[in-house]
Amino acid sequence: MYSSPEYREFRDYLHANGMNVTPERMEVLSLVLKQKGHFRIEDLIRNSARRKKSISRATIYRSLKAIEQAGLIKSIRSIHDEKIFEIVKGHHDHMICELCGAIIEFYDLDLESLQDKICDSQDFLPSRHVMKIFGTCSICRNKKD
Amino acid sequence: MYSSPEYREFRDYLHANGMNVTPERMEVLSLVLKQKGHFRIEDLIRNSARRKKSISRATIYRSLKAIEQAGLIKSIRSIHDEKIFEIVKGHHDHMICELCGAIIEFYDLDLESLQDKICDSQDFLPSRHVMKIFGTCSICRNKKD
DNA sequence: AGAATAATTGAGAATGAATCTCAATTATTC
DNA sequence: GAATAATTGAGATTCATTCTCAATTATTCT
Ligand SMILES: [Mn+2]
Ligand SMILES: [Mn+2]
Ligand SMILES: [Zn+2]
Ligand SMILES: [Zn+2]
Repeated sequence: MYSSPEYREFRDYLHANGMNVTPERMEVLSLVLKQKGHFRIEDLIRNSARRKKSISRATIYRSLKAIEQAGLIKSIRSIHDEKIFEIVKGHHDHMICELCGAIIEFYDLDLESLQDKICDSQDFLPSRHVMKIFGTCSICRNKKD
Repeated sequence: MYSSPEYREFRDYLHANGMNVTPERMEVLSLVLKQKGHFRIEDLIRNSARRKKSISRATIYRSLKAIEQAGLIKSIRSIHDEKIFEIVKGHHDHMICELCGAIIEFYDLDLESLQDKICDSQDFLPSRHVMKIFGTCSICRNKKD
């Protein structure tokens, strides 16, 4: 149980920060890894609630924060300014459809290096970035006919 | 009074949306235009409170939303995930220093057109975007010596 | 103008996400 | 296995934002 690289990484993070590896923390990570795509905290809480031994809201919040700090998930905001999480895979950016709410992930190397170049020109040392393009997705565009 | 282009634009928006031009709404816009750089709603509420006729919290929230929808201001999130507003000048993006919180505005035409190109390749019709680069600003970099 | 109608405001209540408190539980150290 | 430290859960609390609704103000109609 709990042997995939994500669990190992999380354990490492916990150890490195003098925190204990507890069943609750591992269980929250497990709930997270079961999610597909983007998810809300409430989803996790609901999923946890319908289990034999449910985990408290407070602990889910606390564990999620640790998992985020461990770099395994990150948060973005939906069109409705709702906080949603996603599992950190490779870095990517987002297109968000204002009509249907769809989130399209993309990664463009030219874009990434152009950003570095811009930062360089301002003597700014970048560590990470967030880029969201809002608009209308291909599906919604075609619906409008 | 209330004759600069921003007020005119706001009046137009209100008319176009069947909303009345009220002293309160104009006063909130006036408070907004007095702000320099980025500001929080609480700043406006505090500023309004220390006036002869103060405007209620509810009305400030409601008017701000209208001003935002009129396209005169927009909201971003600080490093601490605080909601802050800024007056919409020309479009620009942000570098945000993780050490001192400084917000550096920039605009890069190559970046903008590259984004359009990427959207095009996905058949996505962009309307606006948000791009924030986090990292260390030039001042903080030099302090570290 | 003046009545009738519609929109707006303000004060406080309500909501909802996120955090905090602290006693009880569980893990770690000695 | 006692002593100590960390964690958890339940509910209270906080804080931003929204809502409610009676009172006020603006707009429309005759
Ligand atoms: Mn994503
Ligand atoms: Mn700005
Ligand atoms: Zn869509
Ligand atoms: Zn700085």
